[in-house]
Amino acid sequence: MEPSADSKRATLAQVAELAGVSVMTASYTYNQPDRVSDRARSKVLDAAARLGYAGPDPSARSLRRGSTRTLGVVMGEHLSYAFEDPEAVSFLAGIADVCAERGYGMTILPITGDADDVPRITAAAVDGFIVWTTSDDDPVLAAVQAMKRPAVVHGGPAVRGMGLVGIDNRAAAHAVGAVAFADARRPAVVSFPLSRERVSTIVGGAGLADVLFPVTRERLAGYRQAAEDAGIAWRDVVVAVCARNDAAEAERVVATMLASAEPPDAIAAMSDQQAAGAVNAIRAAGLVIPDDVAVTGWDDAAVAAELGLTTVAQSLREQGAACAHAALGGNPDSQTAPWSVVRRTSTRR
Amino acid sequence: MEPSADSKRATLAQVAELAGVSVMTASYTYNQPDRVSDRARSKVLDAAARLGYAGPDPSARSLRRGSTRTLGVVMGEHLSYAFEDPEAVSFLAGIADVCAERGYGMTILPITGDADDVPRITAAAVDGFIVWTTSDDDPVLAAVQAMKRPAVVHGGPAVRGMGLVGIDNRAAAHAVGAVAFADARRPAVVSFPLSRERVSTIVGGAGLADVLFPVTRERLAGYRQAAEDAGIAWRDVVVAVCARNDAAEAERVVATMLASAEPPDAIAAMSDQQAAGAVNAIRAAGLVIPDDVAVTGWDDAAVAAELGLTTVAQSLREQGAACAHAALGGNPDSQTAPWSVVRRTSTRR
DNA sequence: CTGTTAGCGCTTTCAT
DNA sequence: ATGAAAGCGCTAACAG
Repeated sequence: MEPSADSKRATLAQVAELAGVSVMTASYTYNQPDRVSDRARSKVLDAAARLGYAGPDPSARSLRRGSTRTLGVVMGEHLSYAFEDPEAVSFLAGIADVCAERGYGMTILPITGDADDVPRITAAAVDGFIVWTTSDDDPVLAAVQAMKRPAVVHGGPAVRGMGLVGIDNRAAAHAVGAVAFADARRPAVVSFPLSRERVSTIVGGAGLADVLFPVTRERLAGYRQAAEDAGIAWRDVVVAVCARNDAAEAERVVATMLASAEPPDAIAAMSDQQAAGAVNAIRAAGLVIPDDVAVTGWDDAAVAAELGLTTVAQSLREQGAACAHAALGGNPDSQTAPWSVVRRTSTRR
Repeated sequence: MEPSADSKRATLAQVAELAGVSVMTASYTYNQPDRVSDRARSKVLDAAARLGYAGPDPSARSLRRGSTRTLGVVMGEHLSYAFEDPEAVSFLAGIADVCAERGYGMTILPITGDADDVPRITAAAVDGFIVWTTSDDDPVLAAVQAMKRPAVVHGGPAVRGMGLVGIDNRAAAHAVGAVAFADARRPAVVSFPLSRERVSTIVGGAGLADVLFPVTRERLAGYRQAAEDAGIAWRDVVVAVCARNDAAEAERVVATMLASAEPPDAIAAMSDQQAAGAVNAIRAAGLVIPDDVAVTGWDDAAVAAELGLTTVAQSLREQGAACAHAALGGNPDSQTAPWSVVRRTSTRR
């Protein structure tokens, strides 16, 4: 076996010695090649090849430079679940675009909801943090804040010293709710969970106690306004809180609502996945969209176009990119992203 | 403003000094709390709180310990594209499961296809690497190998000194191809790209020159066997190579094939997304599945069940987890994962 | 239970 | 163009 196949990593000092130059010349060869003579450079690269030296040790370099060239992304309770959420996935893609362009790595920080989340944040070797939408009381926020690095929250909550990127959820919900609830007498809402406990329930609007996820809270407030604009009291609006953001649970819960004594004739959901589940349940019940029941989604995902869903369009990908820029320390660190209501055939207007 | 709001990070030495103890006592407080008296510990934590000290610096710790507690995931050419591929996403979720469980971070390494990919690998502060399926000639493989850390490739190619996790693609393709091509006279294949150039073409099986992606190569070999078992020469099998793994491109290419003089009567695809595109094209052409054209997919994604697609089931999630274990240095580092053919209504048998 | 010493591998600073 | 010295912040190893 040649020396290059040696299974231990060599150090810069060893390379320098074998090349017959000082450590600094070896270092310059990697960091400022122009500053080194051709002869010296090739001697160094030669020695490196012989020793199987792959370049300066990343940890040592980070320590010395005070920067890791890596961004940390904190992904709410269940990381594996985050990857199943198409919204979250395009958000990640937006971050990835910026990281790739700037030569940065991107560390995903798995948050489990357990006590060991905080140490994991604390132990993350990153230059900045991006926190995916979470609840007001998430201990992870304080942990990130304590790291004293550039940090942004997507969606919410707003935290002192951290940026905030997202849309005006209340305004968007009000707008799409107005379309969803047009000519409706019994509007209903299919909601994301209210707190990190993620319990499913069906309640009247008045029964909603503390909504700890700011995004959910704002959207509910917008839907409430829309309902009241349509002359319906919030306490008369049925809100179905789903533990997960998927079509299956939404389909079940909507089927239940449709089988009740006072079935809804308009349903505003919080994602296109949920809306798709609602569509399935409505069709299964032999009802017609939008005549019997109007439906709206959120995000304008592929499924929304396929099903003709009226929905709220926003670019999670661009918001991801904005977060990355903020976490890199550039840019004004907070920004409100654009949104629009896309009208299709699932609503009466 | 209190001192805790000070925007610069304090050091362990400063904490120790303020607490009136040695640096090591402070260090133990974070790393081996049991070894420290209650009094000393609380003095340290007190001082830390006052200085806004969030815990030992991750880079310094990594350097000293020689370990970063982070796994690197190398995601082929387009990272943003990787997140759009549901297969890749469940694979990531599997890695995430293991990382969360073991308290590890997970660094996604954005590979762009440019020359700066190698330096980015080289600069990654990780304890082990997981490489998502790539081509035989990908320079990233040598870069990872040079890092001399535990490494696994998912899918392929096999690399000396690195583990390999995946299914027997040839056998699986042979098996599902047998079902797809049953009673067919003009079988066709919808394929992934052949090389990292990702060019789209339609050729006879004999026209396939160098297939550089081992997974694609193996699947083509399996389909070939299946065709030949059915008495059809490989050169008579039309292979449509798609640049991207999505329904849209597959739909276009299948529409083209169906409009040709000798339209296929059986189509074996390489993903359920592609198969879904094929289904759309077939229906749009007014043909019946499986009577006029049989179709098979791959992966048993949600869409496969929805469309009644015969497909190959495998758990990318479990394979992701297996890769993570291997990259953590545990386990035998190579393993062949299970698969099965799921028969539904898109095929004649 | 606490402290001292040494040094992880590298790059910044300041010569030459 | 090259080099010597210093030290980034921390913890393993070894006393006391």
